Amino acid sequence: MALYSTSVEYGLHCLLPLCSPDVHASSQELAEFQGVSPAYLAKLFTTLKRAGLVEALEGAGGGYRLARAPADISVLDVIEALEGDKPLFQCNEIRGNCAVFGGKPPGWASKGLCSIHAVMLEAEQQMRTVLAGHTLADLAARLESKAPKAFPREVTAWFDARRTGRARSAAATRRINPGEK
Amino acid sequence: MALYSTSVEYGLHCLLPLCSPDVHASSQELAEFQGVSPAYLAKLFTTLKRAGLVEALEGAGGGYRLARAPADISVLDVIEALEGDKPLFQCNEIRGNCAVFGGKPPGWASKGLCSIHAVMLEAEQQMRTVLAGHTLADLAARLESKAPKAFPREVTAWFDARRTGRARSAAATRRINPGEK
DNA sequence: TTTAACTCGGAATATTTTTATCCGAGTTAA
DNA sequence: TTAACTCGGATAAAAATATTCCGAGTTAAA
Repeated sequence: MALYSTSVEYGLHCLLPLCSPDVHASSQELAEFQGVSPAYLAKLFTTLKRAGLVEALEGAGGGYRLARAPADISVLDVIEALEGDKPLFQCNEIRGNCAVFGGKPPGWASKGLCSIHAVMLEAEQQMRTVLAGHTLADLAARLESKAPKAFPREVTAWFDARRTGRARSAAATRRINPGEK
Repeated sequence: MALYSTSVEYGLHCLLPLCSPDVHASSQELAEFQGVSPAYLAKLFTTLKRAGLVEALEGAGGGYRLARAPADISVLDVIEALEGDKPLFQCNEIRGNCAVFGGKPPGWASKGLCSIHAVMLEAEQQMRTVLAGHTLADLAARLESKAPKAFPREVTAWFDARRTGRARSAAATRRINPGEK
């Protein structure tokens, strides 16, 4: 459907709320905030942690926070963490298979870069330059400049309510129906 | 494994021999020449034909030839024909899901382009510019400049031998073992 | 101090996409 | 007229992706 899978979209969107200083949130909270599958996002954050982009705080009230400053995490970093540094094109050295060589390609045939591969590498380089040139801080700033002044406060309020709301309803459940799983 | 599948690699390599003027070859021949799966390549050429890049000559001794001059077929044309004009990134407008909107995103949230999408489009544009800037004629010329002077003749000879060889062995088979399929 | 819920983490599953294969319909050259 | 060779689409295996689920450990609260 697209060259980059939805993991990238989910990951980038859900990293944005973590760009405010001293913010941490669980993958569950982030998924609800952005309206994506919580179980899937949990898996993605596992990957992001392994790649060193986020740090995990365990236990109740824990969650994830950025491992580096938002200005030090590029869009390309996130993509490579989630998709695994895929090249645009993989060259299988087909040029050496040419039937006129009879299984033993001469030196000139495998010398240097395959012409097709070279074009692809050039295109990939251009693409990566753009992706490496934008950081999470840029994205967060652009979002904030679009939104009304009150928006950041509303976001903070949502996360706060989400946490206390859970605690409250959990307590209620416990009171009413102690054995329920 | 890579963003562009092997179809692109197969397709580009197998279109190169068709760049010489007045050349046509069957998908079977091209596959043998480049050492790739014949049945799969046949399917790819069906796609290339539907996209208008090649023309088919049916019947015995038929095959494919380029529908346009090699200088008028860009690498991007081939990619889009085989991969179907996939965007680098598909935006599912996740920004509108944000929980603080409660299902009804305000105007500012969906106005203009999603910031993440914008970065991706910029990267894609750079990539496409490079891919659109190289044509089959360029690739063929670069290959020819690398190869010894005799190479084009050897290629022609291989295709000729391949055809007469087939006819000969088919005739021999017919003489020796008439009922064999 | 005890409890209980909440967190991450990885294993297991379902679905889609890619890759590869096969055989039939039609055409051409002999 | 024949017979082989061509394309073309329908079919099948393999891989990658998207999604879900449950267990181990930690933390905050009771």
